[in-house]
Order: sequence, then C-alpha cells, then structure tokens
Amino acid sequence: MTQSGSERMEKIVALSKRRGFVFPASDIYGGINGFWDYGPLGVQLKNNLRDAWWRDMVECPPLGPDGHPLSIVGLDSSIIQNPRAWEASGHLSGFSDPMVDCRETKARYRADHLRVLRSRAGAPAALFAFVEGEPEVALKRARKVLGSSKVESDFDELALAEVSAAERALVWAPGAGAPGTLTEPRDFNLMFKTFVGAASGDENIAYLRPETAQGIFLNFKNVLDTSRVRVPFGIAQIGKAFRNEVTPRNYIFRSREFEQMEMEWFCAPKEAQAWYEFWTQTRLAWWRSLGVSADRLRLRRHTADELAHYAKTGAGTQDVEYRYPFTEPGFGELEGIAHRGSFDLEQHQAASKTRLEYFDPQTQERYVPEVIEPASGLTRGVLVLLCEAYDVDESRPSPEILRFPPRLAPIKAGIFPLVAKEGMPEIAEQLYLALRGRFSMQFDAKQSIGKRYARMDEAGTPYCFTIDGQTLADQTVTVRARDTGAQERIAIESVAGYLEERLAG
RNA sequence: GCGGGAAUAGCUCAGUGGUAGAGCACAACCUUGCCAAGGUUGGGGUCGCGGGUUCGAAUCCCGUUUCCCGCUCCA
Repeated sequence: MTQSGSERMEKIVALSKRRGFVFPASDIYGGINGFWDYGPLGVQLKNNLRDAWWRDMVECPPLGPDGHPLSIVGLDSSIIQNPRAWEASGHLSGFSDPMVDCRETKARYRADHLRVLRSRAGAPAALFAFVEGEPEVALKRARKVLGSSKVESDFDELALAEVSAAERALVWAPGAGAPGTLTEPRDFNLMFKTFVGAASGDENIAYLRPETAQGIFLNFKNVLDTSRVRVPFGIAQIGKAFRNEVTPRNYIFRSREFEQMEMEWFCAPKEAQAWYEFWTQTRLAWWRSLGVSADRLRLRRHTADELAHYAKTGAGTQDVEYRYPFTEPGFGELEGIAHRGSFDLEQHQAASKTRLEYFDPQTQERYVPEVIEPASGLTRGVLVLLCEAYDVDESRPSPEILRFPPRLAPIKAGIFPLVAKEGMPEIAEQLYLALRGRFSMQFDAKQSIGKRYARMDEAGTPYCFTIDGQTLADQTVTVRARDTGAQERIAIESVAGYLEERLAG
C-alpha cells in the first residue's frame, strides 16, 4: 500500500496518542502550542534513547583515530544562568530589535528604524511611515493621498513607537496601497524570559537556556581543573532547552520546549578540522547503529549564509538529516555537527575576565581550544525512532507495528498465559516476577492471546513469551517475535538469557 | 505574523435549530488451546473555549484557543 508522507505522519501521530507515546501538553485545557507531554511508553522510549547516547558518549565513548577510547565526561548544568552569559554568547543580541511586518508588501522593518509623518490638519490625521532617512518616500505618498500641495511643514515627524494604538491603523506603510497594513511590533528574540526572585523588575530578568551548550562552556574551567582531563576531551550534557519559536510545526519536530544531547569536544586549533570530520562520520554511524535506515539518513553541509552566529568563525556545520514523512522527498535536521572554533570560549573569556586557555604540557603551547559540537535533539530522535519503526503489514490481523530496535523498545517483552486457566497465569506471573527487575516487561492474562500480541505490536515490544499447555509438561515456553510473528520454543529458564542476548548493543 | 481548512466519547466519524449517537477501543464477568474470535454487562461527552441571536444552539453569528496545509520566521 502506498501512502503519502502526510498520511503516514497522521497514522504515526494517531498511534502515538492511542498507545500513550506523546500527548499534547495541557490537553484538557485545549493544549498549548509547541509543547508536548510524553506518556508511559513515550518516556520509556525517550529515556532509552537518552541512555543509549549517554552510554555511547560518556560511559563507553567511541575509539579515536589512534584506537584508544576518547575522553568524555558528563555534566548537568542549570537551565537558568547569569544573563551575562547569554549576552556574551551572542544569544541576546537582537533582543532590543522589535520588528514590524507589512501585511501587504511583506516587507519587514526594525520598529525603531521606522518614522512617521503625521498630518497637522484633518481629523482623523493621516500618517505616513518611512524608513529613517527617507522622508521623501512618505511625503510623496502623502501628496498622492492628501493632495499635491502638501509640504513637509504640514506634518509632524515622530517615531513609530510614539504613534498611539488608535492611530496605528491609519498609518500608510512604505509602498502600501492602503493604510493599516503594519503589524504590531514583535520581539524576535527566541529566548524565554523569566524573573529570578520575587520582584519582577528589569534587573531580575533571566532567560531559559536556548541551548545546553553554553552551560558546558561556562563549566569548561571547572571541569578542566577538577577532572584530570587533557585536551582533546569532551563534555557531554543532556537536558531541556527552550526556544520561543515563531511557528512550532510538524508534531514534535519543532517544539518550544525540547531536549538536547550535546557534546562539546575541545581540541587544539590545528587538529580541529580533523576532529570535525571524525565527529561527523561518527555521529552519522551512531544513528545507523540504532537501526535507522541508511537511505533515510544523509549529511548536508550548511551554506555560508545559514551558519549560526557561533559557527561563523569555524570551518562550517554539517547536519545529519533524516527523511521525515513530512519532509518527503526532502530531509530535515536531526543533529548538527558544528565547528564552533574558539568563538564561545573567547567570548566568555572576554566577558567574564576569566582565563579559559589550555596549556599543553607536551608542546608547551598555550591556546584557547577550538570546539567541535555534535548536538542532536533527543525529542527529534524520538520522532525519528517513531517514524522509522512505524510499519503497516496488511496481511496481519493487527496491521500496525512499531519495529523498534530491541535495545530501545519501551517494553522488552510480554509474558502471557495462553489462556487463563490450568495454572498458566500462575506460571506466567512467576516468570514475570523472576525477571521484572532486569527487563521492562508486561504481564497480561486478560482477553485473547491475539489481542495481547496485537497490543504489543503497537507498543513495539519485540518479544512475547507465552506459557501454554506444553509448559506444564516440559517447562518450555513459546517465543513470539514481533517482526515476523514466528514462534519458537525455548526452556523457561533460558528466557532471561534469550532476552539478554538480543538486547545487547 | 499572514492566508486557507478543521475541532462532537480514547480513536474514526454521523448528527442543518427541538431528549447527544455508531463502530472500534477501554473495564468486568463468561468463554478460550497461538495472532485484535464470541457473549453479557458497564464506564466514558457541559459537542475546544467565551460571548451573542433564539422559547430552545453541537447546529446560526462574533471572538478566541489548538491542530493541519501554504507562506513568513527559525540561534
């Protein structure tokens, strides 16, 4: 059966809600745009992905080009930091630049760059906006509207901000054919503001972090001084970040509260380029190792004009992209590997007046390390796992299946009695009790076996162990594989080993 | 932020001014012998929210929120 991307996406969203992976946040109050809650299965899936990243990055980091394990340590920094950190990082700049749009011409202006000519005669007054330094544009328009005899002294000039709300609708935007096409000034900074302490004055303003990376840079010196790490090394962090996106869209792809898995790799400037390539390949390989199909993954190098402000001085950014159902046939970002150069440490060094240099005892060189940053969205990863796992097999009685890799599946196994009699439920429960501390499992004795298998298919549970009549005779159970529906018999005491073997790696 | 569409039970939807419905799902019991079988019973909806018109609004009008599509934006 062929399906369009958006049809497929709708099915995935519906299944996710039906089975408790993802709910709209504040659902009972009508939701809130750009926020999502992760249900019982969703949080398990998200935690499993998070744990896989942490294990493969921090606890068991990849081998470097020299065949030795890389040195990477973990961190969990605060969501709210001293606001000066965001000033230094460049995230705050543009904060005082509210923008207005013209609905007709689609032009966008900095509100503080727009001025207005306001007619002295006439009620209501006529107002004509112009970009600072170009009053003749407004005057020309004014003569067309009010008559060619008008001269500049017939008008007062004032800033757009001084125009009252009532008169705003009377403003002719530059090049517009009718008044009232300008939108209210809008703040274009994407950082969420809040207040620290009970008083909510300007001096108490703080920001929710728009990326976890800065917390790592702020702790660079602390980690260097206390952890016996030597350049090159990495600091990894997983946590929430917040961006007040203009348009949250595409399910959990772009949300206003999301979770990042970021690692800042500090290295010598002359080695940065090689590490950039290393991490690009390593990160792409990691997503493949989770079972994400190669033909739905690709690397894409950012063009010069789309580089983030912090990546301008580096040697570029590459994205690991995934072909989401809603981007088909195109791709969308999953992870960015940015060459940040020494931008962040230099900025914080200058602003905080704290030395953030590294002295290399081998080469006797002193330098500010350069940074390679593989930064991926954990919640985007969850989306990829859902999209990748979703499959429809019309030949099965329960056509929808989530084919998660066993390592990431929210529930690893179902343990069922074939029927609820002759002691089968008791044996099944014993097996469940014996294994439940080691694996995430579900025991279910209700309803028909087919229904229970079907539910497990939709939850993405890779295996089901079923106690049947033969178990009573020879202590064997059937294993039913989610992906094929095929069954085999194994001894009841080898169930744990069977699972362990298939969940490794 | 702009334009278009949508919102009724967990899901898919029916219901054009007069007592809120169906199928599936969910729960309990019975049944069961390997893939959403069947039977009985049950829980669940101030029809997104707020206002207006009306004797009476899920239904008509206005506003608003959320979601989808296309722009715009995207650190």
